Amino acid sequence: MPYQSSDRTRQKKDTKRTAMMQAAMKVFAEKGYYAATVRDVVTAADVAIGTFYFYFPDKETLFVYLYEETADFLLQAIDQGLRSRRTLPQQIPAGVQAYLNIALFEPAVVQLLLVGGVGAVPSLNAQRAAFRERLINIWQRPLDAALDQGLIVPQNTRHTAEALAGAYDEVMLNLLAQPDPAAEANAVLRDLTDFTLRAVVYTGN
Amino acid sequence: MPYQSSDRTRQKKDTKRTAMMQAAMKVFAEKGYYAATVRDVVTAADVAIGTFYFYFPDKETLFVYLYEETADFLLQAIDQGLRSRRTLPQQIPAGVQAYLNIALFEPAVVQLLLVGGVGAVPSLNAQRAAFRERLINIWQRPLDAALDQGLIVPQNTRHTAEALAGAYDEVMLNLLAQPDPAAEANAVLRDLTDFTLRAVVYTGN
Amino acid sequence: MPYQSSDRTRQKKDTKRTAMMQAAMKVFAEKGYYAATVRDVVTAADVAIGTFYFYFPDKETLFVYLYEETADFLLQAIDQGLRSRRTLPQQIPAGVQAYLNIALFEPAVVQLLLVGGVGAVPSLNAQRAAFRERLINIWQRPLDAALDQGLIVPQNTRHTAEALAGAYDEVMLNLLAQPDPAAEANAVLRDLTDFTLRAVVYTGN
Amino acid sequence: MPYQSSDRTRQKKDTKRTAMMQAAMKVFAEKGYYAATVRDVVTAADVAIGTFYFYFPDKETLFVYLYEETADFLLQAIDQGLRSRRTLPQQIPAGVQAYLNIALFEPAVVQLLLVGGVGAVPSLNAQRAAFRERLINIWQRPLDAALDQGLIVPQNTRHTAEALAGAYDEVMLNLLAQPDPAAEANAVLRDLTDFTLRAVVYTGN
DNA sequence: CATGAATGAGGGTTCATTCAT
DNA sequence: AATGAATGAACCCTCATTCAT
Repeated sequence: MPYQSSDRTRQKKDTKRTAMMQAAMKVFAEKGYYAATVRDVVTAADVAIGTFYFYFPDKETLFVYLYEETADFLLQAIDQGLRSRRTLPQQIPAGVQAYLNIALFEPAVVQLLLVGGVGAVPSLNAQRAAFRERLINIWQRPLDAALDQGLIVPQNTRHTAEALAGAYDEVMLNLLAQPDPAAEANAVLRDLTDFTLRAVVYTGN
Repeated sequence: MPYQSSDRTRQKKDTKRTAMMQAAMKVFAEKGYYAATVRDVVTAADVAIGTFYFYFPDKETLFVYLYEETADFLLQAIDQGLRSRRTLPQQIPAGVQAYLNIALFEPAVVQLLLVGGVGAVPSLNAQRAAFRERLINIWQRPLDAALDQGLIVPQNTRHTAEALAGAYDEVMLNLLAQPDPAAEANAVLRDLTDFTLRAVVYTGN
Repeated sequence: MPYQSSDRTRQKKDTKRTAMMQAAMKVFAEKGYYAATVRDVVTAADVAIGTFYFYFPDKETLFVYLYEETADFLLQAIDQGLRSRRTLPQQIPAGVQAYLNIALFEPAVVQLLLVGGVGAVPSLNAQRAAFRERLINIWQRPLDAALDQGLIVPQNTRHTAEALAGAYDEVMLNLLAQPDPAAEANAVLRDLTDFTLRAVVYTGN
Repeated sequence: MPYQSSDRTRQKKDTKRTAMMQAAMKVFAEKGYYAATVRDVVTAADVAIGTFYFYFPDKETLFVYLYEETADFLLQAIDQGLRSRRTLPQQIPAGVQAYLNIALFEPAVVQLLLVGGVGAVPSLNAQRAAFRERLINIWQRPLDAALDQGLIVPQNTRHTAEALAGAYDEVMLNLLAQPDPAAEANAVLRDLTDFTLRAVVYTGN
């Protein structure tokens, strides 16, 4: 039969595609959308420039896709953390821990989402807004639940969620700027949890 | 506008310089550093492109300078707000109000600082880091004072300040995304104040 | 289609080769040499791109070969038409009819030769010149014969042949631009024949 | 006053613009739209590549504009030739002479129109079709006039005009392919005139 | 001081061609 | 024979920057 049966070939193709996306991820996270060139990406992936265009239609599409995928990844991780617990005092640290884990082990994810793609392509701005919105909604859900049960003080949970989302992001960014982020992760986890529970005034047990 | 009120640039004869900086401010805030071209700036300022290079050495330097000045402006406004009051329950709303005023009346300032210049020029990254640091410090100072007086619960005020800085930024950005930001300013002021005071657990009077 | 009827290419097993030449014919006629890509050709022929380079050394060679073969096809058809009759008043309509038939049933042939490959590849320019020369010669031969027999007015038959060749081409192109070329074919045949016989001033019976 | 008064500057700019268009004309005529690169043009004009884009929006626009302008030039010259005389036997040589003059002294004009821009950009195809149509119409007008006066044999003047337009083009192209076109211009003029008058069968005295 | 014509490095993208499978 | 992933030269175009006027 001519050529490899599509199975192994497909697999190899996917491997390379993934490798290129990781390279692109890294480059975009480091330099941001504009400063990163396609040539940077292919150099990092150690392929020719034509290869890039064999796998992706263009720079913008790849970036948007990468951003979307990355956002999904982060959002899902946090959401799962939150959903794995039942009460706010447990949910908050679980969610923050999930966020922390990604910040520590996949810092590019956080960098890409928070600083990599700003002030850029229109199609990205929408993407970015959608990410912020989803992030806020994720943090808001447990608040609403707690509020329903009268476990936290009456408040505009939307505003609270916005504030928390911004708070966590900023702290993560500061953590990543530290020489040894991992060393301070526990302190951050504790402080953010306390901060949050105080801010919403959890009145349970 | 920040640079207008700056002594350095207010000398008459610098009309063109001022016009270009105002234009640059607007353009950079709208499009971000990369998408904004020098031609955009001079067109908006209604001068020739050569004039730009008479007043500024290059695009990057202008941006960094603009960023710095804008940061000073915002930081000083918030700082003044905070210093105009003596107790935390009064300081917080004063600081937030100052921030809010700028967000409402000079949205470009906020946009430039928070989203306009990210992801690139090395010299800017340092600038940006410095701005974040100063912002955090400004919010931290009253916290430390209150902590010293035993008016708030023991806490890592650095982390709290980071969280608050991020929280305020995010809420401001969300406010600016509203159709009529001014209409919601009061609610934001109240919610952010309450959020903050709860978060630090102010135990005074 | 020209290459189908060619002995050289009719061997069985060359199905793919034939398919690619047909596809190339169509694509080149539609888009011209430059705008047509090798990928267009292989896509139309439903083969892989590597297959193209198994059968043809490169794009240019294929085009030149196609052009040559197509030219042979058209030239031979017209020539046969002309040779099938003995007197000019019969030869002209026979030749024009042959040309017309091709224009109607294989418009790609005409398009390829007249507009498909102009303005470039050096090797093609020579090819194209050769085609024009042969076309002119074909139209000139019956004129020379008639002149020898004193059946037409004394004239520079070379110039007349050039003029006729150009005249026929232009009329064919205009015909193909019509919504229903076939409907007007008879009128064209009659008008071109009359035009020609008047132009050479046939003085026979 | 700052900078030159726009007068001389404008003039110089126009000069350069014209020089670049001539260079472009030459390059496009020689290589055709696709094979000609913007770099070819700027090299021929001895300017930097950025200069090209200072004067023209892009390659395609320049080409279309050049084609249009060139078509106008040729068409007008022929039309004026035809209109400068009253009777067909004088009009035809006048029109052909005008065409001949351009072919001899501005061969690039003829090459650009007849072979330079084929099989190309969609926007050009329309342009080209318009040119052919206008050319045919120009040749048709005197025929219609003569027909009205019964000076030529009844005929479909549209077809005749198409044929003549094609005939002249082909003869011009062949003339330009000669080593010394000017030497044969008179013969061409005479032969084309005779050819035409015979073809329409002019029956005036 | 001011102008804007001129420059050219560099970016995104295309596409003919090669070659391991 | 046949495939299609991989290559990279070359294209069009943008834009920060310079400099003669």
